[in-house]
Amino acid sequence: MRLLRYASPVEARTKARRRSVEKGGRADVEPRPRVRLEVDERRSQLIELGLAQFASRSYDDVSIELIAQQAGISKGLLYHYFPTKRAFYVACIREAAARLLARIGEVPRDAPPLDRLRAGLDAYLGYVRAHARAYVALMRGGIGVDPEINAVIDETRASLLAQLTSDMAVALPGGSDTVTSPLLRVALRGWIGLAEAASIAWVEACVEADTRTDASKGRRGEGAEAGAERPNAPSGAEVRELLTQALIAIIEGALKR
Amino acid sequence: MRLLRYASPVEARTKARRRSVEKGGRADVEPRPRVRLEVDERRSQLIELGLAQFASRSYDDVSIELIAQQAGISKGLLYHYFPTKRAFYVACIREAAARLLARIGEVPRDAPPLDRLRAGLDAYLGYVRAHARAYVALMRGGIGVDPEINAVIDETRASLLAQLTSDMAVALPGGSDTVTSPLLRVALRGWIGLAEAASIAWVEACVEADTRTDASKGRRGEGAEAGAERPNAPSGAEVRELLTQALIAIIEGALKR
DNA sequence: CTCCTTGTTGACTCGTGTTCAATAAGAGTA
DNA sequence: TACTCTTATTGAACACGAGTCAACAAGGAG
Repeated sequence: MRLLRYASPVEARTKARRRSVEKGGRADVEPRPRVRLEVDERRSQLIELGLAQFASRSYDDVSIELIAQQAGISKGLLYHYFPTKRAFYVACIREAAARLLARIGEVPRDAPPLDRLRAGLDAYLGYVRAHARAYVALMRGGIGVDPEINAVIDETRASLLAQLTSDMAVALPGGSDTVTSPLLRVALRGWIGLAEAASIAWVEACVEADTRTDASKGRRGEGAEAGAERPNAPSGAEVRELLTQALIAIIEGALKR
Repeated sequence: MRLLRYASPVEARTKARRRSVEKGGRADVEPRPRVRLEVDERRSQLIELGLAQFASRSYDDVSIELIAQQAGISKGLLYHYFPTKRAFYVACIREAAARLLARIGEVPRDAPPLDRLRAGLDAYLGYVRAHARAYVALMRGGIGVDPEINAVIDETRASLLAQLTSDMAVALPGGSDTVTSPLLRVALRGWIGLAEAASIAWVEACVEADTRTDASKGRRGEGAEAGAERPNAPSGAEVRELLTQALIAIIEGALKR
């Protein structure tokens, strides 16, 4: 944080007076009207813009100036809302995580564990399919060794794991209602890594298959179903079953030790 | 690339002459002797420093000035070796990836697939245990959504997968010598994500267990064995078996479809 | 209409990434 | 040893993006 040395109040007023005089002499320079928004509204606008930019370019390529221009505001206003560029990035990442978790949170909670897992995975895969870039930016974006960002991503993974696999360990032979085995903990953490990597690989396969299909049969538009069969990409149901069976195998393997 | 406007050659020579005169008048200002290294040597030095810094702080916190100071050189020299800060980062990331892959590449290739997998996983886990910070920095990315960095990391993952799982698909019932099933491709990509997440979780558990053991029994030093038993962390062999069984289950599951 | 709160501005500072003319280390040759 | 040539190295200058803050004005309340 630098300490800027600005003009003293007397000097500043003198300058302001000079500026008024100069402006008075130029009828062609029209000051742009200030548009005042509610705090919530402006903050949301900025975060939307941030989400879009951070999902498609590197952190350094997203400048404060760019965001301010897109929002039609001054840079100073962005700093009114977020103390630093990094804080702005953290806020955007938190928002992306919240949206993903909200989507999974819509899954009904009163079904048996295995049904809940399947429904959760369907929701998860649907979200990833629909918001691939944001998801990849969230889970794989990072800005290096940054404790706060890493904490957000780790918490997101932990929440995802908890929501998707709640009660799964109980439902299997030898399971219990708390995860006490260190190996099982490692196994579950590994499984969420599996889910992440597989979902990204799946979406990439879907995009590639779409591109190929579009090239050979002409444009079909954005309405293609997320779970539709493609010759070169698995269906969402197939991936979901893969992840489901993998989880069962992994938990059983860890409980045997 | 910006076009800098520097003094014309005439002006520059005049300035240089002025500087010589002023220096002549100051016997206390000794110019620092230049230390000239071989290109390979200097480049290696810089990359070592970069690896250390990028493994412990965010990309933005690692400044060109800092690296230059640590190397005892000028900033300009760093630019002689790497065109931009980002290029320097890419070079460091590539080096980290090469070292990880070299470690796995030391595993003998003439054993059966399952033995090779186990040996490869042992080497992998040993490397992660010994170079946790560098490994995490490599796999978790550092400058947001950047195609080149992402390509390096994805290629690393692909190479890791290929080396660890070579011929595994063949060795199982229904397998073949080329991976043609899109679902199997997604499954294998998922498995490497599992390996990654589990290894990181494992190392974190080891570090935590070490801290706890140190606090209760006093310092044991850095010589603790990577695979040694700890009450609150799995052994390396346990994690390796977990990953091995998971791979078998995942491949079999994918081959059934 | 006046007053007050606070969202907003734009000129400015400064730190970091980058550039480049000049310099000198070191090898090769006579 | 002296000279020449190549190229690693320097440090001052520059560009630009992150960040600052005094001043301003939109909008609501009384």
